[in-house]
Amino acid sequence: MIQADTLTDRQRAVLDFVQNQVEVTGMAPTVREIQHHFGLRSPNSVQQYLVALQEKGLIRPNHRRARGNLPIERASSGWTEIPLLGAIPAGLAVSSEQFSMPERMRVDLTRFRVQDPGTTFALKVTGDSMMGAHIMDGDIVIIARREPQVGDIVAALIDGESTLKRLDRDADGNPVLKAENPRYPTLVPAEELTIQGVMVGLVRTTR
Amino acid sequence: MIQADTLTDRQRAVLDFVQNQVEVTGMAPTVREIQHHFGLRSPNSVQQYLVALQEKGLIRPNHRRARGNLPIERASSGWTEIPLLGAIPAGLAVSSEQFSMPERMRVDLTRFRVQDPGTTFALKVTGDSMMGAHIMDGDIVIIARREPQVGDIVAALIDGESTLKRLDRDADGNPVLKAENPRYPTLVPAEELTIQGVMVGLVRTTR
DNA sequence: AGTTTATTAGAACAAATGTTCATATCGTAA
DNA sequence: TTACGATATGAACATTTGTTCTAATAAACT
Repeated sequence: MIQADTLTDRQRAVLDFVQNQVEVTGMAPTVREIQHHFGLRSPNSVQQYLVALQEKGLIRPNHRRARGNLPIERASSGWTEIPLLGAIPAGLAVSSEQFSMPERMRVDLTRFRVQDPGTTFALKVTGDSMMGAHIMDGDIVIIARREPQVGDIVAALIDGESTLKRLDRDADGNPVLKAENPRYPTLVPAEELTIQGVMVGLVRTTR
Repeated sequence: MIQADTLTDRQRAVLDFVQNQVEVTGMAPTVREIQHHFGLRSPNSVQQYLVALQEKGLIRPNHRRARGNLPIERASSGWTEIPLLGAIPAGLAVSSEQFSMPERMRVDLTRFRVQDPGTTFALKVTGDSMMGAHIMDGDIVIIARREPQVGDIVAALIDGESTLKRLDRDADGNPVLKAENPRYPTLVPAEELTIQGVMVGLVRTTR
């Protein structure tokens, strides 16, 4: 990916310091904080390391923002907070502003191969309609907004209520929603079928 | 811990925005960035929310530092890296040093109510012997070192090989290991029963 | 009625901060 | 030698940013 071997000792030292400060304080250091740490007498001495590290793609180019010298590694970290919903509100519109104040949970989205954290959310499963797919009551399902394929497990909006179903097609090729439990019927959407997202992962906590 | 219920809607909205910005950009927002996000026309409008949040211990008091309004929650984050094992090596001894160089995965251990990250590990499930407990092939199971109870799902060492089983007792009160799949036999340990840990959680990635 | 609290606004200041220009030293490569 | 890159200094500038003071409005509370 990035060959850090082309760094000079000094450049590496600066990068290490920046990374460490982010780790410890939660903030990237200012130019002058770096300056003082290395006992330099001009902020410009630091500036040159920063442009070098930026050119080598190790530090985020963040023009004129205070404490903007973040190591890129951090930028591409998979950690994200996503809303955790008991039940998806009708109408949806995952505008992130819409949700008044849902609980949030933290996940490593890279694990679930999700690229767009903004439209991803978690859904707490209630009921046993998906038991056949080994999804239990109380499980938390990670839902991503993407084009559903036949066979995907999807969060679908039916009669204003959101449920988890497997997307399938009937003999005529029309989309139907199958509950993975023989005690529940397969649903044929009467009018419209609103699919809110596709399941990409699951998190279970043993009680 | 912290009673966030004493927050006004507006204060909570500000806190949410700050937390979200930290999560997304890696930097806490400046006063004016918050100001513009909420469409306020004076930085002082924001300032009052910040002092309120600081007094309530929700934001780090960071006098006069640019982007110093970090949520305190960040300091005590529950993120941990634990080893992810394909199969637990015989003999075990979860000394964390023993494993040559296992893959690692990141989890929010607080979610699984684990207090000791050092002795916690993840185990990739192979086979369908626990299908009845809705644990599928490919699932990753979080295992904590704790005293197993009857009914717990445990990682057990049998004949030098590690498998996932449910701990149960037979008619005589002796511990037995039950596979949650009728096609697999219940195991009565001949000599000794080594239980490596108790399942506290599960993470599944949909392929 | 008076009082408090939450909210917003406007103006202004001082400090913090990123950036640029000119200059100098040292070691190495051409 | 000359040229160049890495390293360092000093001065200066333009924003950005945190902070403070004063003031106004609306809602809730006493």
